[in-house]
Amino acid sequence: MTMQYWLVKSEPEAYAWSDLLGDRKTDWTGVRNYQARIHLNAMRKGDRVLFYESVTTKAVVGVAEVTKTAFPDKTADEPGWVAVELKPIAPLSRPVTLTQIKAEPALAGIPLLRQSRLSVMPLEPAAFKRIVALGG
DNA sequence: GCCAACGTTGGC
DNA sequence: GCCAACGTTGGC
Repeated sequence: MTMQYWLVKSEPEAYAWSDLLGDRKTDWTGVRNYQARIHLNAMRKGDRVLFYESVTTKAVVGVAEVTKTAFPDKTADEPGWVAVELKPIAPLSRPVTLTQIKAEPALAGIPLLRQSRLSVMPLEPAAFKRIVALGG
């Protein structure tokens, strides 16, 4: 399968991009939403993942990579929830803010804008590349 | 199966 | 701090 593109959200107070840089890799645990879980299960090794910091930062701040496909989330009380492993590839030179994303006609349809509460979402290759370009 | 109540997320 | 959006829960 060709490479797929994703975006994950995190409140930086809970887990920031800087934490991922410090950890070198992390288990992306804590997802408790069925739609987000479908996306986690669809991730493949090598897929690219934009890291969006919500609430305080409100910007895409880095690019990560899927290093392990879905496995049981040890932090879950009930079976069925899954995590993946992510590692950082590179920060964006300039964070791409939510304001910038909203201002881009080519990005008008992305789930980040349409489904504000979804924490794991797919991105079309063009949308992913556009955001990375804005951050370069 | 419907829907009101409630809890959480996340932008402003 | 407020509130809109929206997912979940539980009574009927």
